[in-house]
Amino acid sequence: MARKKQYNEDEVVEKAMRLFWKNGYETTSMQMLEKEMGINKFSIYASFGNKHGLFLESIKCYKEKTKSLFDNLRKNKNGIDGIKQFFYDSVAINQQEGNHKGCLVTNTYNEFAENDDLIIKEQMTVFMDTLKEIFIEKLSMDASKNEETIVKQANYLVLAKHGLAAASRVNTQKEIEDYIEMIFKNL
Amino acid sequence: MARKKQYNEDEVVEKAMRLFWKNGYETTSMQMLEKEMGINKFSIYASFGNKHGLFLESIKCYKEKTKSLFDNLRKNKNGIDGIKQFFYDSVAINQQEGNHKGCLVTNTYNEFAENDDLIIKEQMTVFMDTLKEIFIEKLSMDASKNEETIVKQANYLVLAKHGLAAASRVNTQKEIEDYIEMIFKNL
DNA sequence: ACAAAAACTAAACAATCGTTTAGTAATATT
DNA sequence: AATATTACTAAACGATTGTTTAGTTTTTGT
Repeated sequence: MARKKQYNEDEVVEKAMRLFWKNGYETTSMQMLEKEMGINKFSIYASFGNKHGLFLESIKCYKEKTKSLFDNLRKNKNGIDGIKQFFYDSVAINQQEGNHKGCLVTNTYNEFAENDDLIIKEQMTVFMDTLKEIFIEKLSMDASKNEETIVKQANYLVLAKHGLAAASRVNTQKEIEDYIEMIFKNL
Repeated sequence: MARKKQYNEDEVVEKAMRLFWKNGYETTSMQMLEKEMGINKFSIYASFGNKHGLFLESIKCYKEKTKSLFDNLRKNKNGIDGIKQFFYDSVAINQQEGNHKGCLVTNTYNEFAENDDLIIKEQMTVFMDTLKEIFIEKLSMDASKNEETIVKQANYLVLAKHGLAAASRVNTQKEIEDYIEMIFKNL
């Protein structure tokens, strides 16, 4: 038929994802993406439609990359301790390779808070709801807790995780460890 | 000498502050500021130098506006309960007039996390350090706590406050109340 | 070998960004 | 009342934004 693509879409979208992760959506320009992805603007538009489409694919890529974190949490049979391990695993990603970008979803959540991009907001809601649901499942392993307590604690943990993601961009490893320990002290 | 200004600088900078508060720095354009402040671009530049200067004045204005919160906290003699009250007072500001903009300083902290604007970063650091210092002072009122515990709990509270500010942009009043209660349950 | 189809390069697009400037209107001092 | 000084309006600035387009190169099927 015709010519073959000289790039792999999965590879270039991961490079885009890392740039969005570091800088956010608005601050990342097509020019920067062109350079980072190593392909021409034309190719970006041919593969992803527009900047927004590329961003959505980047979020999808991020979720894929962090999927193992959630899988490990789901598999874990230690109730609250499993959640705590998930918190530590989450920040560990940031600590490797001097990475201080926090969580792409949380960053996006903050950046789009006053925006009315429904597609992005839906993505965020799904992510947060999934997290809450898993937390509820883990908390329910403790039979001594009633449902009201479980929901309250799950809400608390979702917000604590949100704060942790923001903190991991600027705070030291020690401060973050202290924070996690305090979160789980009385649960 | 010459003609008198037809606007009050304190008044227009407050309008600018509210716009930055809602939309963040990058997303707020000079065009939007012109409209919101009700004065011409020329006047903005004459009074504040440039967009960055106007933003710095906006942050100063925000700090002035929220000063009473800190004063009340400083005055309060109830130790941890005073901090808790401060948390409630902070979110109360957002709840009035359907305001879901969080905290301008926290928002800026997030937006500029990967930026290297030293002037802005210095402003953020001062704000956070002040907060931590006050928390330490309040926590120290409980003589049974050793210094290590106090520092650890102060770090925890600073991050919890950060998360709360982010949460107040999107979460419900009930979720936020539950969150605050859980934060102080662990202390 | 030829033709069709897709992928590439690079330039240009209109719109908007923050900022500046030229020209006019208003006011305080002499 | 004349003059100097400042504030105003409005248009334009160059740079950059996301996006498109024209022209060329490469590859595949006949």
